[in-house]
Amino acid sequence: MTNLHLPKVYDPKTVEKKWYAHWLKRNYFHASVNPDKQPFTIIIPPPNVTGSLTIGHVLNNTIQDILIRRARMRGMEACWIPGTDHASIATEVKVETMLREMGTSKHKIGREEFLKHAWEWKEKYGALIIEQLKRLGCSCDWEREKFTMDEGYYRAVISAFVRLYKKGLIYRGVRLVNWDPKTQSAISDEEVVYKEVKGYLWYFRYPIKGTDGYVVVATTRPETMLGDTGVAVNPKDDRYRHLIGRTVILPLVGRELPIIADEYVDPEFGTGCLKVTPAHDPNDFEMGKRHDLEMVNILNEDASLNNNVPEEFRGLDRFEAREKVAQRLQDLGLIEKIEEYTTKIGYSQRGGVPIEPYLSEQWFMKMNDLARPALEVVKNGGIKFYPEHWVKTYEHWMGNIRDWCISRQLWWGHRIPVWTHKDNGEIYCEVVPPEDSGNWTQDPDVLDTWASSWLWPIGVHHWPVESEDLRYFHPTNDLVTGPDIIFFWVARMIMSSLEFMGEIPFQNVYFTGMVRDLQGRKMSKSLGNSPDPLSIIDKFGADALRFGIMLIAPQGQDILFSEDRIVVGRNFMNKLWNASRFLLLNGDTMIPIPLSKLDQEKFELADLWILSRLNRMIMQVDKLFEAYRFNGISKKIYDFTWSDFCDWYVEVIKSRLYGDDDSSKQIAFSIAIHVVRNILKVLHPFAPFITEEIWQKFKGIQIDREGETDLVVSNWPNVNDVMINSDVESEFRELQEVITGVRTIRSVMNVPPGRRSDLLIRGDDGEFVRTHMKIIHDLAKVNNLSIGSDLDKPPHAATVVVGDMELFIPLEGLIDVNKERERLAKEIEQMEIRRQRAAEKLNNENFVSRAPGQVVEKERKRLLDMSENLIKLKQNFDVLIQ
RNA sequence: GGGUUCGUAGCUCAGUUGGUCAGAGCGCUACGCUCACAUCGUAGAGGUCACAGGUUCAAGUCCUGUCGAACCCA
Repeated sequence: MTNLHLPKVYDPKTVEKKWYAHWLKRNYFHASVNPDKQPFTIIIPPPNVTGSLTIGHVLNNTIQDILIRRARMRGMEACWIPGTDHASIATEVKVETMLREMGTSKHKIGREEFLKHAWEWKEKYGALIIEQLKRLGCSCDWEREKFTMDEGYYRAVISAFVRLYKKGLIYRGVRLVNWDPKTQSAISDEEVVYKEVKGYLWYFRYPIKGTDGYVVVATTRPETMLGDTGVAVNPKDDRYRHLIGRTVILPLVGRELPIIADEYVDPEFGTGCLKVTPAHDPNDFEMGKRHDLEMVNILNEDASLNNNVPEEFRGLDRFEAREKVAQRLQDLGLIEKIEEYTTKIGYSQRGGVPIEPYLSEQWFMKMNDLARPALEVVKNGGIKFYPEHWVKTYEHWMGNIRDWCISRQLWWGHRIPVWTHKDNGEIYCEVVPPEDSGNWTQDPDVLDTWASSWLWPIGVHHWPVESEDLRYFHPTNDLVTGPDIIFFWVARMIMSSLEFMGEIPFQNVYFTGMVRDLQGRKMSKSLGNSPDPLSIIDKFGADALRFGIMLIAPQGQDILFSEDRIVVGRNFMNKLWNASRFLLLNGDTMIPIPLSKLDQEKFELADLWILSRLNRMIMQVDKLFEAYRFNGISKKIYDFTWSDFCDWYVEVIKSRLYGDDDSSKQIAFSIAIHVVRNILKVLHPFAPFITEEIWQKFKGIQIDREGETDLVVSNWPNVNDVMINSDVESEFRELQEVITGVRTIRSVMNVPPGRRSDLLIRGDDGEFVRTHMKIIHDLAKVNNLSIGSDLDKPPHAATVVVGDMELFIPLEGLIDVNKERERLAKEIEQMEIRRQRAAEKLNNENFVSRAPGQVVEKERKRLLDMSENLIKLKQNFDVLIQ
């Protein structure tokens, strides 16, 4: 039966391809409405069509796949809906760049032609990341793949707009918005990223009308002075109180500016005297409204200066204008001083240039009414966040929410469904365009990307079309995403599902950490510290990457990623592979028997122990799943497999497998297979490929009907409570300590590995030792083993104390008395400290009287054990001195 | 300025309701190709749990403050 034998080293390449194709062929990932089953749904955070797979995606999608695969194994109708996002502004920037390289531009080719290019782009790059997700092993329902500009989805977005417009929650207005001069579009507050920039604080003198005096104002942006329409001071500021109501003459422009009093002004900042530019600063805008100041817009859409400034500045870029204004004021002797100054500047997330607060007419969504229930549902636990602390961030944002600017001066996206009548200016807002479309002009703008993706949980089912799918799969169960889009996306989805469905969109939100490099820097293309997941998959395998990243991703914190750290994952896969390989080598001569059909009377301690450990592990894994502690789960599986199973159980049963007791052999082998199969099950969501491969190999030595199914659709293991046995575990622990004790002595004393040593055990529990003599003999490399309650310690022997037992290892001619003395002394010292601490506790009247009886009892037992242990150690130490 | 998170072995992190909680992996040291695995095995060294107070019979664990790091919002 050589076909059962596995190669010595696991080779992921062919295996991964094979099983993914098989799963797809069997249609395992497809879900459909099934009233007999409980649905379990996840919607993928749709990657941008501009993107390719990043480590962040690996983390995020691995977690989703883990959740969905486990749900599938637990018998739920598991549906993971994939898709991509049109990413309006990001894609438009990319396509524009492409056009520029082609020697043209979007304005040259026009809207229609531009959109053709954009769609081509989408077709080309949108498919890429989907393929990459498949390489990672994601078990999405590919039949349900969606795109945010698919016809049905587009309609959902437009329908939402129309409904909110009719409800009065969407309005048009002239406001100061964040203007991105690069893309020449408005963006939302959330799309502005603040960076610290070194600059200057300029102090300008503004002459006071009718006097020789002047006031000094400080600014970081000299060019904005051309749009000043006032000067403000704090009404409580004694230095300036007499100036309130006076007028200054704006240099270079000649405009007369009133000096106003406003609480907003911080007397401590600069001179305490503030120039007010209502059309180019949000705070000044508010102040301007309060005091009815003129709004002078000095910028064109590309942030060059417009005709509202003196001629010499017109057409200048904002930064050129800054230089020139400063220079001219310098010439006029109107600069008091210039200080170096570090300030935070808002940049456009996509355009990458400093944004301008800019007056323009845009569409806004009123957020207060939408936010209220969305805040409530998280506060009262209707939706749970993991880690929980994100609730606070969410609450803070929701509590201070401002209206959302949803219009973008872009072409790629969902065009705003509002038409204006050419003759009478009538407004028409419907999903269907007006019949006499020739008489109407449609708003040229498109919607913010997030004003489409906020509908994702219902849009994928083409809401508002009523469908069984929508009813069955919404609300979804878990959402897995990064905390960086908690406002952009998570919060808004909650609002939209509540608004349109009257339901929450998901029950649990798991926020991953951010992936960083070993120095803690963000992954970025410009830094070149962003590894390509596909090359890692090529090198180590998808399972190794998935499992490895889950292992190193701490709960609720950022992930310091490096390729080296994935090696652990690969090594683990190899370990599992080889343990399985070892068992399959024995499959030549044996057929495993299901646990229930084995004669449990004949189970040995090790058998009971590994079954106890196995069930305990599964129980803990289930518990950790409830808390979304993925690194804890992977660690549990890792430790159990490597330490308990491979290091101990497999080693222990080797002698039985090679021995002549057929019954014992059969039991050990069957249990080992049972354990591995359960490891494969709990590991499958983390490492789907290798587990399926090994599972399939075991079909050759099939033990029950369940073995006939593919692992991906097998059932998640149930915990068998009865098998969890603490007594068995502590007994086995004692055995481990005996073995480790002997090994330590041999190692410390440099006993050559080939040479067996004798072992004498003094203690009352001869039965225990005799029962496990064979194991001790094999694992501790012991030759002759003697047991007795009144054994004499041999003259040249090292000592270990385990429980009630004293172990003597005669090392005639080998023992280094000094070394052993040193070792024992240290042992004694440490034990003494611990004993001391326990004794002190128990001497404390308060401890004995106030601590729970159980705790006190436990401490007493500890003290007793340690004291006895200590006596033995000391005796042996004394003997050694002679 | 407001908020959140974090500071445990050289590195990365566990340590969930206070009571063997001082741990794991990597790295390091020594020995070893023992018939699954050198992507391995066996053993070992390493920490006043950032600092200072407090609560408690008992504190990495709870509270306060200090210092340091990161992120979010203004």
